[in-house]
Amino acid sequence: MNAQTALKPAKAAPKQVLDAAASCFMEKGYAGTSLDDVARHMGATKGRIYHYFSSKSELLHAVRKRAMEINFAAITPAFDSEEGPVEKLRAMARAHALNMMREQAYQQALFDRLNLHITGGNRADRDVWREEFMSDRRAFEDMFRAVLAEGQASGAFKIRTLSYALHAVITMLNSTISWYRPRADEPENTQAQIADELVNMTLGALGVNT
Amino acid sequence: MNAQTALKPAKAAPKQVLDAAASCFMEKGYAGTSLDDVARHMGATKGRIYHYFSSKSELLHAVRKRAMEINFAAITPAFDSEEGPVEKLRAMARAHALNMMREQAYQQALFDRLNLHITGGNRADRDVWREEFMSDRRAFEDMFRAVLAEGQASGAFKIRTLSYALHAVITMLNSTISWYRPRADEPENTQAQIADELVNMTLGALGVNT
Amino acid sequence: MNAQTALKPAKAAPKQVLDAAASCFMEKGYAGTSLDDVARHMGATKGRIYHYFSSKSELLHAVRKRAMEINFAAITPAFDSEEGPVEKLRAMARAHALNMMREQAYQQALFDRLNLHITGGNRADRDVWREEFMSDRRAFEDMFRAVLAEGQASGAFKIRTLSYALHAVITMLNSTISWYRPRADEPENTQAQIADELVNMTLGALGVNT
Amino acid sequence: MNAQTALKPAKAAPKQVLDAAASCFMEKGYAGTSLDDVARHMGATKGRIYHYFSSKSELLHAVRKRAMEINFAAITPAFDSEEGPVEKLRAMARAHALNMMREQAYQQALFDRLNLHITGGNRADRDVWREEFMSDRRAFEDMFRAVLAEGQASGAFKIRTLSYALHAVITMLNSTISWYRPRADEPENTQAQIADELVNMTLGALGVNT
DNA sequence: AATGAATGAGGATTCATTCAT
DNA sequence: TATGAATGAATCCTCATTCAT
Repeated sequence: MNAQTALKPAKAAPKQVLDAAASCFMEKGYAGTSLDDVARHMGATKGRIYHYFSSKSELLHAVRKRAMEINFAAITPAFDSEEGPVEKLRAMARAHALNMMREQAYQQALFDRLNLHITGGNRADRDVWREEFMSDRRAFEDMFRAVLAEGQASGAFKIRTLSYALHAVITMLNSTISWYRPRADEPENTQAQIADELVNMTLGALGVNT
Repeated sequence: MNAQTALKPAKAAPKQVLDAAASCFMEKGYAGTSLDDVARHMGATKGRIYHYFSSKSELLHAVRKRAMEINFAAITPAFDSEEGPVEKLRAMARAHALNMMREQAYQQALFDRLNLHITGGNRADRDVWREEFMSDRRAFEDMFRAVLAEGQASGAFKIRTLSYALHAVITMLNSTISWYRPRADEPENTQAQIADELVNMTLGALGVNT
Repeated sequence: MNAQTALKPAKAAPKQVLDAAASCFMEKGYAGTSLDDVARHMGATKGRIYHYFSSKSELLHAVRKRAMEINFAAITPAFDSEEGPVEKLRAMARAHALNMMREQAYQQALFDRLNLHITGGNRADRDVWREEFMSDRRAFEDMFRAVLAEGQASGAFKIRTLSYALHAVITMLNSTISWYRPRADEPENTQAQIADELVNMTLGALGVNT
Repeated sequence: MNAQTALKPAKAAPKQVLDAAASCFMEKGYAGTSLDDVARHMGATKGRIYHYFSSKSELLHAVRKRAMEINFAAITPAFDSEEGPVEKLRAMARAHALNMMREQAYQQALFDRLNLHITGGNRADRDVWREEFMSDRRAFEDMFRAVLAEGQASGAFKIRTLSYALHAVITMLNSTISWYRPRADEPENTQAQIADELVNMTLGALGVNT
């Protein structure tokens, strides 16, 4: 109908469902969200959801897939830059930290007891979803892992066990999920400031003095 | 924390229920766990649960309460020591990190979308529980906050915004919840080693070179 | 039966729908078949069905109507012949038995808990359909009844209670519906042989030695 | 509580559910019956059903199992007798024909598009159920098959293809399912008379003149 | 003539909770 | 102290049907 619809005709309706789902999952968790909740959030009925997604699990899967896409999109530019490991990590970390604060709904779905909730659909679907998800996550982590490894090799980072450091870095950057919520009345640069401090602490954890 | 708790850490039967519940909540999340699951885990029926806890929410509340007790017990000795902020934080952090790996079941319950699941019981109960839980958590965080503040004042820690640093520290120490699972065949000192590295990175994040 | 039916046995599109419906009803029963199933069977969507039939019930009704037409067409030539009751019954029975094996899809719809499934549409429609169906069936049975009565009168058949014999004869001839399924690799005359044996047993049941 | 319950304590409640289910399945078919229907039939709620049967399919399976038990019980005495094939078949046939009229509810479930409705439960359950059912049915048919074979060998029966004759015999004896319904005002010996005539026709179909 | 989107009613299933024992 | 039976509300999902195009 409108320009937006015209530009992404195939995506408008499903995206509306995805957004509503992500939002509800954030508020109440996956298991605590009923499809009626999601439908109500859109001002529609369950039928609309089932028209696009054949089960609650598939909906979760789609939300997670999109969340991963968002995450990759956020850090890829920095990852592709020509910087050295310290500056590259700083840029990636900053982008990721900001991304976590901006796209909370999708990110929460990504971290909501993820391993467990894939119960619907048939066994084959579940396995495919899980595999796809694990593989995406591994690919994402590998981007950080590569930079950490490069900095470890060059002596820029002080890292004892790479995988522990990787987990620590990512956990720290993700941490806002559990304690930060955007507020209408906060200063404009709040998110930037939080991101900067998290990034500095992250680098500090790797032995980089700033 | 109080005398009663310390002296009678819960009779056998209720503790069996709590353990079973914590274990199930860890595996499937609170919302994904049915009371039948918990009962089956004990080799009993739901009646046993209802004999000691009057609702599912209350059970969750009890599991969380016990988790908090465990957490306080873990860091209190270090907190009460006479060390300076750096060594005191190191000791507390190490104790907490180890605690997170040893008591996963109870800790997972503590972090499972905590704010949301308190739906049963009457309004008054809910408010009491939430208040009690928030207050416990604040008290726990305050122990870390005090040490951070002391180190910030003395110049031992480089901290810009105290609350951000506090969140970062605790998140990092909690992080094993999401990625570490004890394995029968791992070297005996695995948990100690992980704890040590996490503590070092934590101190590094606060500008302490090690 | 009437000229219209004989001359325009249904246009192509509606017949395609009917065939698909009959096939699905055979496979999964009426209640177990969704209109999506039928549509998928045609490689189309539900709209096509609704274009020709205004409800699922009406579709069933149409399938049954066509099944009855097929049945009448099968036995009418033999019925109209000048033979005596034994030979006439033999010819009708053989034709009907063969017909049941050849047109299984439509025949199954006819015998699928027929009385029950007429739920859609308005009351008037339902009553009309039921009445029409019962009347068709009675007319069909009456053709057999007439021959049995003639043979009973002439002493050619040993029949105690006519209606019981009628039910027995028709049930026996219909029986292949429950146990016979055409197979690609069966000898060409399999159906003919089954029909012959069923007919002989039917006549035997009426006291005709063959 | 009462004597009946005391005598069959483990069975009373489940049997009530089974009877209600059989009755509903007869009236509306399996797919057309909702568990609410069954519950209402008992003056209870669905919970009662699920307390004893874990799915609708399992309920159907249980009804069928019981129906087969009834069928075996009906013909076994005659089968175990010392009679020759003609008299043995006559006795078995009579018992089975009467059984079909007396236990319509359970028998209908047995013949209601049986192959199709096993959709619930997991694949393993389904396969077990189907296998168990097919095996029971085969065992039941084999009892008739043995008598037919004996009579065929001795020349007492004129049978061309044994399996066709077997199907015909059983179909004929089952036929009352489709056309007979007990009525309060029918003469007392109606069922006996129908059974006798069906048996005579069955024997006639096998070339035995009576 | 046909499609895709959307709805709403109904149906299978789960589960916290109550109760008699 | 604990159990088994039963309930009813909630939840996932299906499907006949309508409608705009």
